[in-house]
Amino acid sequence: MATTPAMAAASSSVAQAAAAAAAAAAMESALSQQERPRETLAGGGGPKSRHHTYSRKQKSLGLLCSNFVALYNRENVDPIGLDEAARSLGVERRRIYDIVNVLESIGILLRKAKNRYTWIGFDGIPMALRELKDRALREKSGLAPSQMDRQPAANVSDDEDHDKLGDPDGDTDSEKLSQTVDNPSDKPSAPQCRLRSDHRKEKSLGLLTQNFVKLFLTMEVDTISLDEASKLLLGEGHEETNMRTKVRRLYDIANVLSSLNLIEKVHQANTKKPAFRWLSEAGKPKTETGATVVLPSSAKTVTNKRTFGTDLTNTDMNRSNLDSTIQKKPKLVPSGSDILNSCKLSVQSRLGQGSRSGFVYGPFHPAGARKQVLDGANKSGQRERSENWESLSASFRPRYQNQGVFNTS
DNA sequence: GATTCCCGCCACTCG
DNA sequence: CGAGTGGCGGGAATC
Repeated sequence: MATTPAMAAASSSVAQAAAAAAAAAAMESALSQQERPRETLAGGGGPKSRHHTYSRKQKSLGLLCSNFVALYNRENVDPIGLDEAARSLGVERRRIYDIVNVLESIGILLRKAKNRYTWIGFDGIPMALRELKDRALREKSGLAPSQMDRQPAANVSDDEDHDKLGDPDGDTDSEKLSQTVDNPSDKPSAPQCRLRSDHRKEKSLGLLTQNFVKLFLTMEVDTISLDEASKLLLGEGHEETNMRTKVRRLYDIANVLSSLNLIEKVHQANTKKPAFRWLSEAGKPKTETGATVVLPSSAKTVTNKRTFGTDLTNTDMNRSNLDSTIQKKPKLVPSGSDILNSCKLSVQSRLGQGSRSGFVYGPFHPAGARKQVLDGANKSGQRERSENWESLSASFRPRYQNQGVFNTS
């Protein structure tokens, strides 16, 4: 009961809350594990009013992401073990995969080996984004077909639906990689870069994240609803089920990107539909660093209603029962290479390899791209944001002003 | 009633 | 073949 339910939300001390959360998470790591088996769900006794303990928000991916960042975003944290992370954050391993996958797709993390990730930090974002945009533009103009613009009613897109078992001799991936499976054409020695495992990869959260981001980077509109996004990414005609699934994933992604302040939920002026808007870039997590994002406390404006990094850790209590047995021993085996890696490597190397992770970009608004004074009013020049990182990575110096998130004692 | 999205089963992959 | 990964979609919490 140490964790008070929401409430912290919307508070001005978003920063500390998150920090505390992370700290708490780390501390009660063990606790959370056993705390779980609580009679969470409707047990049977009474109506359905026992939810005074279970809160969906406390377990959101966004929050988890915030905590994850708070936990690792510091000087040098080196290898991040999934088990360790899961334990520290008090969640199941499965959830860590979700976080890690999207973080990796935007350059914050780098997968080293099985169970092993390296923290790159927020300064890995600009580059990752630039690369993404390049690729996006490249495939948009000529070369890569990118069926993003035409939709032959049939299904030429992402999902291959039925060919699950019909696989002709195991070499099915010809042109089905509609969405371009990450692959920066610049690979001197790399024969065939895709394996049959591409199927899976095609639908991976990571790839989806990148494609989702590409949408923002290339498109002229600045807000996209998940619904539209899913259509664009999928190609028009579709089984409704496919769409639904896609959208579910997009929600997941949007939540973590939101927690990183890369995007923000808004409500489209005309249609009241909720949508997401790209914020400059390299946002900083909503965690500590009160210096940067100074939300006018109450000011919530019409934009997002959810705020991450506010509540405490997402630990314990499931809504159902079942406890996960998280206690496998990692093997730590050096893994082979993989296309994705090579890409990341380039990013990394370009970063100067070191990539001091302690940086936190300010709410920078290089060209007045974004001012976060009054959310409601701002919305002015964000049209040329597309070129931001360019200059940003070149001239913009990330101001380091992160006074020890919260120090682990 | 609609939207958001957590949970965890279980198919794939990889070592 | 077992362990690590992670797609996927049911269905509950929220809006």
